This record gives sequence, structure tokens and C-alpha cells, in this order.
Amino acid sequence: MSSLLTALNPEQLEAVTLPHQSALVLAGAGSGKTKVLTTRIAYLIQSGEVSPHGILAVTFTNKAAKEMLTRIAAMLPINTRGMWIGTFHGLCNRLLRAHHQDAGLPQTFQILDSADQLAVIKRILKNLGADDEKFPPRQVQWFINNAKEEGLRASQVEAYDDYTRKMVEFYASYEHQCNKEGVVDFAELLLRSYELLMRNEIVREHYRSRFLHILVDEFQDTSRLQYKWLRLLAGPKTAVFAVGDDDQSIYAFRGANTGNMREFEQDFRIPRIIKLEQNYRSHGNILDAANTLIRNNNGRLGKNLWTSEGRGEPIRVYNAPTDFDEAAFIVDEVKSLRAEGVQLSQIALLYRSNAQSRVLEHALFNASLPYRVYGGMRFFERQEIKHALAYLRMIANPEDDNALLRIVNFPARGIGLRSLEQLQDEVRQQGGSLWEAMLKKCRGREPATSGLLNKSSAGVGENKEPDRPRRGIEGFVALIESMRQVCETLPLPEIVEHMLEHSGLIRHYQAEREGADRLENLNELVTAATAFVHEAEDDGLAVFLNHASLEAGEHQAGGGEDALQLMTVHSAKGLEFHSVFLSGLEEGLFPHDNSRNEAGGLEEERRLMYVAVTRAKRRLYLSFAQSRMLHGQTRYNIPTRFIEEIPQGVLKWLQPVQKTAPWRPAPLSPTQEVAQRPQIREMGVREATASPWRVGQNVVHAKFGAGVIVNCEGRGADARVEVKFGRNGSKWLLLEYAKLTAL
DNA sequence: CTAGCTGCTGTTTTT
DNA sequence: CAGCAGCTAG
Repeated sequence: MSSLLTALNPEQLEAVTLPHQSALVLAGAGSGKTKVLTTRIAYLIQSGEVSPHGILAVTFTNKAAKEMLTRIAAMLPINTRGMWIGTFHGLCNRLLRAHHQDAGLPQTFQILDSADQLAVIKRILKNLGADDEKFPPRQVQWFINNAKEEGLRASQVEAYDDYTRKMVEFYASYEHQCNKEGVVDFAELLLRSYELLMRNEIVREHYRSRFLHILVDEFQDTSRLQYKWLRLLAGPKTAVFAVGDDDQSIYAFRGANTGNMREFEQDFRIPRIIKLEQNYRSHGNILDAANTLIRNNNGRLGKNLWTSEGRGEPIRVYNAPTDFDEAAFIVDEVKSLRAEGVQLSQIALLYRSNAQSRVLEHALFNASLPYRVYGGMRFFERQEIKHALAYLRMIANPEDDNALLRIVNFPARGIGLRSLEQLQDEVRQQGGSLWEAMLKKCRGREPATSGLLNKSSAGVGENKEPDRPRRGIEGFVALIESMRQVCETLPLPEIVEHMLEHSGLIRHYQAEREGADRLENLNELVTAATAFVHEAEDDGLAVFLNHASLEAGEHQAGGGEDALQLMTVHSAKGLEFHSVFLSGLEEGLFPHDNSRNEAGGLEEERRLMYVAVTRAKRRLYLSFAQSRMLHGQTRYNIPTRFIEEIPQGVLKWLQPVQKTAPWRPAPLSPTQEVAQRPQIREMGVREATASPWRVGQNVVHAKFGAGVIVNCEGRGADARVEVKFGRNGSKWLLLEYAKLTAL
């Protein structure tokens, strides 16, 4: 027992050994938060306070859940399977699956990821003949998810205007469609299980008396609905142990509500917040930067990280002319770090948005540096995998219209829009699923078909000639029916193999020029299925499909090699690295332009920056580029304000700002310039080539601060430039009066 | 019905 | 610079 506790500092020890009561732990970055959580669980079990059965722990990512399980397993010789440890979504899934009848769901209900959800919505909008100018599918999706997050069903949303009424109509229709198909989206997982607990006293009391301890990781990221879910699940005898850090709340955009921490304090009568402020991760300079930066935010619970380590190295700042140069710089530095003996896997390249990884990847590839990109297009989100999963879904449940539509004509088998519209009309009039309509059609018109199909499906096991793909609706129906029949008795990996072979997916991608990667991914799917069978307790097809929706990002090929880690700042949360490169630190990118309009947007961006900075243990690089290719055109940006918010004493500018910068040729060609601002024509451009005031030039204005020239016009006394300032937007300035300084 | 083209648009972060 | 919707020629 004591061995568990020896390595803890006084605050950690207090948190871990707290008696049976609810508690709120404010745990700064790198303060041993996961250690406290896992040690607490181990301590509770080892002291006999509770059995593994009585513990529920909830995290935000699958990665974190896995990490927690691994650490607990290392501390205690127990079977972790009985413990409920997972993400909110994962646990809700588990709950709904166990009580699917009470929740009004089919046993094999499937989960829609956001792309699937969008597809369903698009379909519905089309069906209802909605004006997609006025009602973009994405907005409808947003509306629905928001309503669910508020705990509202379509019938409960109050609509006082036509627009909202229309939205509610779509929502109702969407609800209906999902129920019919037996599918649930992410928000539905939460809402459904919330409603289940709310309405079903027996279920609720069962879990309330079962879970004596509920532990919540990243509590600052819980949404309103998640919090209500927790409050419902916690019985009078349940101790809720919440660990969070308001400064690391970076998911407000999807409903996270820091206010939950305050509310929790009151609802659960927390006498005193335990603060963990000693940081075991980073050196002093890095912590200084983080502390000073985050002090610019208001309404914090308040916390200051400190370390017993020294100041360490300064934070390196690099000012690159272009994104391309920035990437080259990073590659050089990575190489010398490697030469110093730093493992590549201990180096992270972080960026604000996924699109930024391209330049970096390009440079790394050319330098033959192995790297691994997290996030972005995930394995289970790739189109070939989605196609394959759709076939599997049809095998599990052919009523799944969404899956059917995805693959009914992929690979192409001669089922066009016309026949599909016919079917959909039929469904609209007579109800039922597309699949049923198809069956009716085949059976009704050509009773002979089903006889034929039975014969051919009997021969499937023989693997004769790789059967020629049958075309038309009959062919499709025969294919799915034969797959369903054959797969009834097969183990999961063989189901996948059989499906890949007979669906024609393999054949299709073999014929495609760029299909090699896709084939490899499809093979990888078989591997994933095999791995799943070994790990999961229930290895049925339906459960595997759920796993695929919920853990879209977990499965990444090529994990073993020592490689650089590329990811967004969001996905870096909770991780740490010897060295961190933070690139693209430009106004507009980080803080992102879109956060300007949102309430609290800037503060969330700052917290994001805080998270990024605190990932570094020893060395931190901050870099920005004066010009960057984005969405197909060159953009000019000034450095992020966040760099100014860091004490300059801890920074070391690697390429000091040059007063006499060597002039680069203006990246905009005259034709582009004309296309953008036809009224100024050659004039501005010619002028620009002759004077130091040219597009892309960084300048400082006495009143408006730092900016960058984005346009030139006129000459002599009339010469004007358009300057984009970070905080004050863009302004046209007369060069004669505006005292600009070139940087 | 299919494939291939054009032209348009939308762009943050994720379970 | 995507990815996608819509159109057109086979």
C-alpha cells in the first residue's frame, strides 16, 4: 500500500487518500494529474474501500482511457475489464447496449460519425425539397446537435420564427429517420442514455448503488449535458472525484462549459479545492512563458505553476519569410536535435489546424525524416474504409439506408439515380426501408431471381471463378443476401475478408491508378478486425462497427518506428515531449480568424496556446512565417500577439528582425494583382517594385502597431498602402502622413 | 447509366 | 487547393 504513495507530493497525497467524499482537484499542466487519478483508483481498491466493480472513470479521449487502464494494471494485479473506464461516448454506448430495450433501440444499433450524420441530413433535406441556399446541411447539423446538447427533442424546441420552425421540422424528420434505421449520432448517445437514466428508475438506482466512486478526467471539458448525466448517475452514496484545469479548457466550441467546475463545487458541496501547482514536466523558462501568457485571461480559478528545476534553455523564436522556409528551419533543427541524441518520438511538431501539416510533411519527406501524423484524416474515416464498413453494416442490418446508399452503386453496378429515386418514392409512400423496397421489387417482378440467387450463393464457399459482379438491383440484393448468409457462421476477420472479396472493392481499387494505398488500408481493416477479436470480450460484427465509429482515430498504421510526432495542438493535450515546435504562430491562424467573432474566442485561443507551450519539457521553438500559402493563395500575416504576451526575457530570437531586410521579389504576380483589384492595375504594382513599400513588407505604425502591407496604390504624394494590422483590421494609409517603419 | 469535366465554394479545433 | 455538385457526351 505505502509503495503506491511514496512518490507523491503533499497535495497529490491528499487528493489520492481523500476519504469517501466528492472532491475537485485543480491540476495544472504537468502536475501529475493522471498519476493522481490512477493512484487514487488503485488506492481505493487496494484499501478495500471499493471493488473494481464499483468504479466508473470517464475521460475525453480513447487514448487517455487506455493510458489509465494500462497504468492501473501496472499498479494492481486485477482484471480491469469489470471497471467502467472510457470516454463519455464509450460509456454511454455501453449503457445503451446493455439496456437497448429500455432505451428503445435495436440490439445492434449503429453509431453515425459526424460525416455519416451529415449524409443523413443531406438526404433528408433533399427529400423534403429544402432550399439548400437557405438551409445549408452543416447548419442544420449544427442546429440538431445543439438542440440535443440542450437536452431537447424536436418536439421540445421552441420556434418563434419561420427559420427555426423549418429547422425543427428537419430535426423531427432526422429523428424519425434515425429511429427507423436504428442509428444514433454522437450527441444521441449522450442524450439517449441521459433520458434512460432519467426515466427508468430501476436502471438509475442500479447504477447509482453500484458506482460508489466516479472519477472524471479533464472535467473542464464536460458539456452541460455531460454534467447533467454525471449528476444523475451519482447517487447519494457516490463520491465524485473531478480533476480539471480551467486554463486548459479548449473545447468550448463543441459545448464544453468551464462553468461546470463552479457548479460542481456547489452541487456537490466541495469544501475546498485541492490545487496541484508543482510542475514536473517543464523547465522554468517554459513555465514562466505559460504563466504570464495565461494571466491575460479573465475569470480564472487561479493557479501558478512552479518547478524545482532550473530555468533551462531559452525559448527559441524564429521569424521565417515563408511557410516553406519555416518548414526548412524546423527540419534543420530536428536534425541537430537528433544528432544530440533526442529521440524523434520525443519531438513534436504542433500546429493550430490540420491543413498546416502539409508543408511540414513535404519538407520532412524530402529530408527523409520519419514522421507520424495524428488526427486529420483518420483511418476509419477514409473513403475506402467507409465503403467497406457500409458493406459490413448492411450485413449486420440491411435496414440501414445510409449504408445502403453509400454502396448500392459502388463499385458501379448500373444502379443510377433514376432507379434510386423510384425506390425512394416508394419508401415515401409505403414506408419501410430502401432495402425492403428493393426486395419487394425483385420478388414481385421476377420471382425466379431469388431461386437463382440461392443457387449461386450456395456456390460462394467453393471459391470457383471469382464471380463476375452481378449488376442491377437484383445483383445487389443477391450480393448482400449471399454475404449475410455466408457470414452468419464466420468469425469476424473472415467476414471482412469475404466482404472485401465479394463486394468488388478489391477489384475496384486494383483497377484504379492511385489505388495502392487504398488496398493497403483495406488489408489493414482485416488486421484491425483480427486485433479486435483478440481484445474485445464481445467480438460480434455490430460491436466492431461501433468500435470503428467511436475510435476513429486510434487505429494508425506504422506506429512502431521512432518517428516525429505531428499533430494539432488540440490532440496534443495531455501529452509531453522533450522538444516542441510550435509553428504558424500568426495572427489569423493562431488566434484563428474564426475565433474573432465568437464570444470568449480569443481567450480560448490563448488557452490553446497555453496548452501548446506546456507540452514542452526541455526545449520549445516558436515560429511564424510572413507569408503562407493557404487555400491556394498567398497570405501575409503578422506574428501572433501571443508571442508579445510572453516575457521577452525568456525568448531568444534566432533570426533577429532585420532593419535592412533583403528585398524579396513580390510573391504576387501582376496578373494576380489585377485579378484581385482591377481598379488599380499596373500602377500600384510598378510603384511597388521601385519603392521599399511592397506587398508582404512587415511594418510598424505608431498608433496601430505591427502590420503587413497587403496592397499598394498610387505614387508620389498620393502613394497609399493597405496595411493589415492584427488587432485593428486593415487600413489604407497615405505614406506621406502615416509614419511607417519597415521591419 | 457512366465517366469525366467544369465551375463553385468553403475552409478550426473533435468524441 | 481541395472536394463536391451539376452538367454533358458517350
